Amino acid sequence: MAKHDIDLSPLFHALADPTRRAMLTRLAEAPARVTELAEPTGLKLPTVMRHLSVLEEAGLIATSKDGRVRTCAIVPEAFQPVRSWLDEQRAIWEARLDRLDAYVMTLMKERET
Amino acid sequence: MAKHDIDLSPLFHALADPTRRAMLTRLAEAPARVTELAEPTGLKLPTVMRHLSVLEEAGLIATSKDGRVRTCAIVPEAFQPVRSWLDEQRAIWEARLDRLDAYVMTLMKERET
DNA sequence: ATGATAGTTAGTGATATGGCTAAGCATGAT
DNA sequence: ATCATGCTTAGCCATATCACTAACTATCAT
Repeated sequence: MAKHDIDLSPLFHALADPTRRAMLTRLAEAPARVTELAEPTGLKLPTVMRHLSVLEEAGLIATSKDGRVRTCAIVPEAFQPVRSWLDEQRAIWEARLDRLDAYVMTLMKERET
Repeated sequence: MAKHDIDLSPLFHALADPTRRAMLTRLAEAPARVTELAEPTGLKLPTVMRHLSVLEEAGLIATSKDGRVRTCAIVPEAFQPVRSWLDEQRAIWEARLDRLDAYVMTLMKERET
């Protein structure tokens, strides 16, 4: 449980909901206002707001209010910690596979002699 | 909400817990038995079992029982859908940035004339 | 066959999540 | 000034999550 791990949970949690992922995909296309994001979901506004707060608290989106309209935008960099974690995991088990490979090679060489 | 999206939720959910991520990291190093995985967590066995089922149901680990010992192993391919989804998101907003770039270029050219 | 070991099952409780309605509060338009 | 628009807050409910204890089962060792 490394230090950078701390904020990984809210990130993954935010991504664990299909509605929120759909919102992110929509926002990847272009920024949008709350009502606009609510429409395709069929959910009521308060529910949508909740999802948006989860996304915002995870840092995946940023919002700002102009008049009575709140505009939401994706924060692409926010995905990086997730990518990094995945890469780290891969690095670990790839290193392990390499060790295994090396071991097999040793066995084969021993057999040769 | 595409078709392949269906199993992304359990995946992300499984990854949203620090204990489970720690277990995955441990398993990335090498397979391990249940007790071995429980130890560093300080959690009771039933709790650990729960976490393991979540991981297994998400397809992130595979387990098998030999005698009274259950051995858990990571399933590296299981991470792929997550990576793919992240890549898709990135592709979408990068395409958008490109369009924006192109637009800015148009503006600049118009100014030249 | 006794007992220790390694999981497993069942059941409890506190808290979090995801949905809702109802009511409130600022704009923006007329 | 009035009314519609676009959130926002508060509060409710069902279900899910994460932790626990207690009791059970199935090996393995002696």
